[in-house]
Amino acid sequence: MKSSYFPQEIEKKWQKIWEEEKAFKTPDESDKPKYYALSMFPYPSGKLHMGHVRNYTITDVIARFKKMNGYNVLHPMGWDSFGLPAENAAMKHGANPETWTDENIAYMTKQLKMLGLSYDWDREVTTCKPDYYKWTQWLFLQLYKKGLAYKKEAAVNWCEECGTVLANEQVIDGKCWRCDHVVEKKYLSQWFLKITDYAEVLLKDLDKLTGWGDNVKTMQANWIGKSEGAIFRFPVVDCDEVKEIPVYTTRPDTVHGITYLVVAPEYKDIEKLTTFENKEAVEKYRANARKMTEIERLSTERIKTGVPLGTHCKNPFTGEIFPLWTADYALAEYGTGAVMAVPTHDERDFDFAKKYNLPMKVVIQNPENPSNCENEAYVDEGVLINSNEFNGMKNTEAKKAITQKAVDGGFGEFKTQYRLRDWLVSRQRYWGAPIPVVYCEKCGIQPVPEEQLPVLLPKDVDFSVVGKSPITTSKTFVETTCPVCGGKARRETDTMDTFVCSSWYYLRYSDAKNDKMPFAKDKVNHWLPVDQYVGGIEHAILHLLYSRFFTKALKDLGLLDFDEPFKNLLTQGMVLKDGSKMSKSKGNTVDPDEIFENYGADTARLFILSDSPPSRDFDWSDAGVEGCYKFLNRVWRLIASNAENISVNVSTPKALKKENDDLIRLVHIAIKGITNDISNDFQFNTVISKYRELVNSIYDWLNKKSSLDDEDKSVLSFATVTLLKLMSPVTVHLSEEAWHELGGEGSIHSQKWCEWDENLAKASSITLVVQINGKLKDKIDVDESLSEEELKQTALNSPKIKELTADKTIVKVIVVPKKLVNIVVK
RNA sequence: GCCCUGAUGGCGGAAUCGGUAGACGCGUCGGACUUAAAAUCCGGUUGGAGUUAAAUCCAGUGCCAGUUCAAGUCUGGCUCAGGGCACCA
Repeated sequence: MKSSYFPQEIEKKWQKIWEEEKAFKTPDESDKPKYYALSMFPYPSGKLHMGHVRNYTITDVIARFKKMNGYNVLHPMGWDSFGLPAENAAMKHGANPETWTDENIAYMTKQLKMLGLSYDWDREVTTCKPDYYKWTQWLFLQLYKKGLAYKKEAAVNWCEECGTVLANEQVIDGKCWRCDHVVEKKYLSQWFLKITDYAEVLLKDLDKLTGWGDNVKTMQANWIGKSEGAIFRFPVVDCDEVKEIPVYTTRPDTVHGITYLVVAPEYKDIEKLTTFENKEAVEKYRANARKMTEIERLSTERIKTGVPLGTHCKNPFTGEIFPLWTADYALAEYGTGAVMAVPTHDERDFDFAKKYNLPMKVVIQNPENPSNCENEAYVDEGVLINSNEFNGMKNTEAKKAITQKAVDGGFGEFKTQYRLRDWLVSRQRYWGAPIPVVYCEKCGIQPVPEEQLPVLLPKDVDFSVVGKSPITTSKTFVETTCPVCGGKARRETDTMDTFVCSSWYYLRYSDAKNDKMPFAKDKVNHWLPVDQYVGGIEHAILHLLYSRFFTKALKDLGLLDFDEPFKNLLTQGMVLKDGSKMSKSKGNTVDPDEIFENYGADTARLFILSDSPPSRDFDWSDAGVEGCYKFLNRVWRLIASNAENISVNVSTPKALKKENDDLIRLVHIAIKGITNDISNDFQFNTVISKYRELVNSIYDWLNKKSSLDDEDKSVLSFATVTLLKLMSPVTVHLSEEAWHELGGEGSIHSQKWCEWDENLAKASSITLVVQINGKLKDKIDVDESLSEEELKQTALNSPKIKELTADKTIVKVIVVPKKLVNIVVK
């Protein structure tokens, strides 16, 4: 065995062997229980960054640990490879998005292999390849047939410069991320997925996700935004065309305090509700609201504006007549697009009423300070006044009673409302999965027949066009025939949001090569749900919510039998440098290639796990990397300089000598501690500190020996070989190389995980802690077999304790067996 | 404004049930080896008082109260930081 540690050499050697032997191939059939470990797959942006390294190392260690513990582990990898950067790169360099993407995948694959990750590469999925997006399109068609995919006119983020819709993530401070042009609202006919049908079950099933952090679950719950309230219908008194206006409210108890009613500028009946005299002002206001950019909307936040429509409504509860206004603080997309305004008990209505001098009427009284609501709205609980038969009722009770009156009177009902909106999946972009639909002049919207899938991305496109999607420049793509009548038809040129592709990739890994179906039902049911999912918190809502929706929808389609995709979720923290997020603009990035080259992958793996628990942010430091590299050198020297005295037989030896017994105990303590730390929330930082403790203990033990007899050699073998096995999920190459140098058979990664003996996993004697009034005063080494009474006497007889308690009265003595004695004195 | 998460030495962090606060590492200081350096090895390192050195004592886990024989850990009230949502009626 070489006396020095040359990571670059041994890492290359083992990576080659593992690849040739397909060492990490996962069979579908096995008599072992299954375990599915998954990292969120990357976008092939060009190079791995440290966030990837952290993510994949965490999952890899979990996968290897589970494998050594007797599981048949599925640990796959793939590419979320559709998306804007490829298309932008193509436009900029005149290249093709496909070429750009393929090159990036090739480079990043090489990097992943250099990290020594245990992927089953035979299951690799790439979302931009036809053998994958064929099934994305197929799934879209199934959703369409079920009524879960539909087309409607909607307000979207529009960049005039690029001539295309942008995703919300692509709007930065109200501007287009690419050309810096101001983004505006535009009304376009777009494809949506009906995620709102699943709002209730998506919310309710969060309770089932006991393996998810509360932070993620709360974010999803807030996003879904369930609220309980009522719909009231207000008759319009002076408009022939519109009979009534429905309003959603969570405060039915304040209904007697309405003094006006607001509709959104985009409200569907607004033109009909506007009188001739008010037409000009309303039109002007609406045009202005339409033109308003994100920036202006943000900057005018809370300064409310509006104009009256000139028409009026009647309050069915009071008979009062009040005016109708339009104001942009009413949102067209939420509730009914109309709001009943109660200035006295709603802050927004209060601001608006103050500004336009609208009347106010108090209907809820603050029990402690009967407020007249002159300076602010009273929004807390109280007792109803000015509310006819409901006077004196507590407002919490009145909510139900008042809604019930509306139900009985036929002008309202109970209503549960969600904030969640349907998912807009259309993109006016080339580099995405084409939406498999055609438009026929006679037959209208027609889905592409399944046997014609995939709808391939065309090659004859001009990427230099400005103001429209490059895909529209392909004649061969756009012009087609109707699958029903055979007549002339136009193909849908919108492609799907990449989040659609990533909403089902984890299912495809169970049956990645299937060319008849997206996945076979028995395989997907066998492997799923994912036992451990690992990824960044930035996906807390989007990807994780969409995937949950897909799983539930696909279950309802009969394609699978489970209703949640990810049993346990670990959201890893960010990788920081000098306290701030690594970014190119700050110039504080660390290139993984340089780390591999200078220190090797094992050092990188060890370091990225060492300093912080996985869920917390991790501050990268060059000194820390250096420290880990030194530690691996120290481990290497320990093995190499004693190799002739070490054999790979790892059963616990019999020790006659005290110091040998002590070392054996320390090894068992390490096995127990490390196993528990991994099992309990993957606390790899403490796992690594335990590696170091064990190495320190072995060196201490060696330093006291001038020569080694047979017993010593077997104890040393046990300690060092156990160390290698415990380290093998993390330092994958070093452990494998040392294992083989010591004469180990097969791969160390196929060995059984170490077991500990509970009787040996503790010190041979215990330290009794003696406190006086809860403060530490003495420590005494005692035999663990002592009874409580004996412990008490030992403590009281300690010379030090005797001295300290000499002039005091002992009130009470508390004995915690095998641990401590607390003497309470006065 | 609302919601979530967090706060422990110079730094990252450790501390199953309430039971020795600061494991392990980084940094730093001192020593050994060396002509010298690197590498390596050994030792100190929460603050303060004390001593030639020690012993020893006091304070200490963001702040203020409380429960308890005993609180980093439990309860109530704050402060600050990070993240998310934000006119959702």
